[in-house]
Amino acid sequence: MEFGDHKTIFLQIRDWLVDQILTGKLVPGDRIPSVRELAADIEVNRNTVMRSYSLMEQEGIIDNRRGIGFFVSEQARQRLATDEKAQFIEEELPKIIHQAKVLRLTLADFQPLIQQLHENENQQ
Amino acid sequence: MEFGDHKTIFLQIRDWLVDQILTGKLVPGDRIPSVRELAADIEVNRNTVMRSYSLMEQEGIIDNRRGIGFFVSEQARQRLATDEKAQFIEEELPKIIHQAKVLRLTLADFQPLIQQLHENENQQ
DNA sequence: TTTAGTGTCATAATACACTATGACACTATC
DNA sequence: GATAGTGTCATAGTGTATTATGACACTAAA
Repeated sequence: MEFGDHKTIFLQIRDWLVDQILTGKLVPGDRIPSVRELAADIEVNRNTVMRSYSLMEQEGIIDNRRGIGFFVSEQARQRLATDEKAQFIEEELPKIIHQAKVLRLTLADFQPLIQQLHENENQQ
Repeated sequence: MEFGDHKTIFLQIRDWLVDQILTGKLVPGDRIPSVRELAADIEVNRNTVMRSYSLMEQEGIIDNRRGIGFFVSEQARQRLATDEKAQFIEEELPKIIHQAKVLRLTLADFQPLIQQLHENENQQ
């Protein structure tokens, strides 16, 4: 896992885990790395990981069992699939459209994306 | 001008001015607001605006004339049109494609963007 | 019951973005 | 020359993300 300097670390950790859930690498019921373990792995402080987990627990995508650890919640994937998509379309897409306009981007520039969209359609 | 909490203020100021240049609201030779004036306008500290201007000067998109102010450089628009586009395609687009994949987004979801791209083509 | 592994909380220290403010050199204009 | 407007630099203070570290309650397993 790599960190960018544009976004705060604890949010990047959250995004990284959300990604694992959305791609199915983590499924409901799976245990995620302990606070200390992940902190050591990615060379970050315990408290920073704890902050990510607290946020995700509050979002209802992971559950905590006292003395044991954190687990992907049952509703996690469906909840994320809905919320993250809505957020993307409402907040990210408008920015992308604006960028496409001012930078005069073409269909050719977006060819890789369009191809991905076609693949998505075929996989339904 | 509004500030988001996701990005640092001095970079948002830079983005806002870059946008004005790319859309032609500011053209080469135009004087941009003085450090003090813009700071007062958007209710931000002088030093923060100064930091944005210093960055943009270093990027070669604005020039300084001692005791007078900052002006949009001659190469600004062309330089931005090239660099910002390259940066978008190399850094932003891959993230968008990845999001489209994990969120299983469809062509319908991206319809507004595709329409914008068609408008761009027709305007060439 | 002991041990090791969990989350959790509290404290202090560091780094950095941002603010507040004053001072100075430069330029144009009256 | 005086004045007002430029950028520029320096200093100090605030807020917050992150680090470092210790301590405690809980749980599972030896």
